[in-house]
Amino acid sequence: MVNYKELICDILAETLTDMSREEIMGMIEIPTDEKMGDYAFPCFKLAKVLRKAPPLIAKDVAEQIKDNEIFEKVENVNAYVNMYISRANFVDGLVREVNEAGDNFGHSTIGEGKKVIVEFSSPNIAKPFHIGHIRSTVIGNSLYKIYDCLGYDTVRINHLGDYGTQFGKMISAYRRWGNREDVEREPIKTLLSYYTKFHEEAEKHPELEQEARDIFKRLEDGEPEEMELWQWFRDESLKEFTKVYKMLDIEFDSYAGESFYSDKMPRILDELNEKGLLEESRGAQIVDLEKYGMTPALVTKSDGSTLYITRDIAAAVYRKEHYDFYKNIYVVASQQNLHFQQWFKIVELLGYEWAKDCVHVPFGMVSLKDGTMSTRKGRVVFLEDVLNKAVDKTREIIEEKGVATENIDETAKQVGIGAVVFNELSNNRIKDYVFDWEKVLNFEGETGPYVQYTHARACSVLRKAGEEAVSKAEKLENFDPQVLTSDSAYELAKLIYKLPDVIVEAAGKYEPSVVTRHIVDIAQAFNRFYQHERILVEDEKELLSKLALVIAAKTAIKNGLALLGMHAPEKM
RNA sequence: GGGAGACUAGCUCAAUGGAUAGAGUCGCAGACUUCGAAUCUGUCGGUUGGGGGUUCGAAUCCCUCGUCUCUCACCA
Repeated sequence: MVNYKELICDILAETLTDMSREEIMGMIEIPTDEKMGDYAFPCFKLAKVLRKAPPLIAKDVAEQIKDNEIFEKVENVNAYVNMYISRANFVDGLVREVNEAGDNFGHSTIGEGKKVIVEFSSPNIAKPFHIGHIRSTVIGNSLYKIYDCLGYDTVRINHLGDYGTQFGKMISAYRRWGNREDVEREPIKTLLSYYTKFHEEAEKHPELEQEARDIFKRLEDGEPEEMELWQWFRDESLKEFTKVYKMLDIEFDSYAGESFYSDKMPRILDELNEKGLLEESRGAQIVDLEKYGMTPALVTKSDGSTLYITRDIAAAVYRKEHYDFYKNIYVVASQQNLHFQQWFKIVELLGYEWAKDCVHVPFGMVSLKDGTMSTRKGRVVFLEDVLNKAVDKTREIIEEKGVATENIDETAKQVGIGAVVFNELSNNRIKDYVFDWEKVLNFEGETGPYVQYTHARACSVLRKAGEEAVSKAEKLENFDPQVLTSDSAYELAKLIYKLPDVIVEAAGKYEPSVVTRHIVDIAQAFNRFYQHERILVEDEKELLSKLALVIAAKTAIKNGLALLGMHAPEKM
């Protein structure tokens, strides 16, 4: 497929000899209104060099390039050169490209041979998977899909929160008030109740906190009794998490959590020591980062046990040596901005040049109407409940509509869970938001079900057209792009054309919502096309040409949804 | 108090320094005997938190003030 922007750049470069290709490329833009053309070139900046009024320059430029065959029309409006691409050629190229690429449309090889690690989800063991955890899980999974489709070699790591003082608390609580049968019957809920009780008691008896720290120290030292309990809690918790991951259709390449690095930390402490980065302060060991405008980083506690930051450094060093990553991405809440800045700086100070390849991808908080979510206070919305509710509602709608589907359960799952996932990926990551049942369960407008519905609608048209016609359309038999030059067909084609660039942009910004919004645009354009033009017409040339565009749209939507971790059912 | 981020239509959100700031939702008015109405069409809706500045041009860059969120030593 022709890269129109580059082509236009070449054409402009012939007339604008004073400017570099890069400069021209940076100035070519897509007008806000399609009535003003497909591409535009503002001439304000040329005024000084050419010593001429911008509108006059625009007029000259328009005059000089207007005869090029890729344009249907070139005109100047004030200081703008507005370029209208020849629609038939454009649509022809686009449809051929998409239909040939099929499921690979949007994919590329720009990442070939480069390894990208995405660390995401990373729930804390023995705590329920709540609506706050969905962000890292879903954003991370989508980033993995995006990098994967760009040809990068990807590794998904679930950095389980399976270590730390919290386990001291848990073990202490279990010994005081727990029993084995309850845990086995309902692990997470039971363990959580111990954890909650521990915090209640600790308020009255602060010495419990110290006891928890002591127990964690014993765990870190490998005392068998604590190790055994810890392992048991971990196994039970993982079983529960796996249930949720199955629902979301998410997998990991590694579950190496914090505990995995427990034996890799002494080395880091040694290195820090050798480089003279360690300082003792109030019995603890710190790295002073004042020079870099940050507060000191606590590396070991006064009892010698390690902290989160130490484990993250050890993990990064391990990952570099084990995977030799090109990029090491952490999808972790923005609450931890300082934490990441601190340890990225420490890794740099240790002399590791790859510190620059570590990326923190932060995201905003989820809160509830009555305040911040708090596991300790029991103020939570469980992710499993949200997913189940969405699936139930979807099933009701499907049954109500009576659209025949072979497998209602599976479709309800794909659409219901897809709705939650899509909702999660539709805004910029950094925004905080308040969880709202109504919003998650709304299936109209810019939602996942809307996009999936559009896909199903396209599939429905293709079914009605019949296998023979579809097969001909796929082979582009009797294909005539002139049929597809109406505004609605052309707008649809333009948006499909843009998808590959959008995917690259999403990867560069670590921002799946760019893809989400774009596939909404494609779906809207398809629905408009569908509304304005009859697809199943008598004339074979017209029919097959339109079917070819429908196939392209369907492919683009399906591939786009896949990047969000969503399915595209053919009936719903 | 220091640091970071957010602030755009009633609500939820878009907008590589460019043209008349766009969608969805809500409200109102329409379109199913026709390819799926989880759809489409129209309409209402704005001092882009306030104030300065830079620029031919600012929601976007700089300064300042305000509101909210997160964060700042033994949790993760």
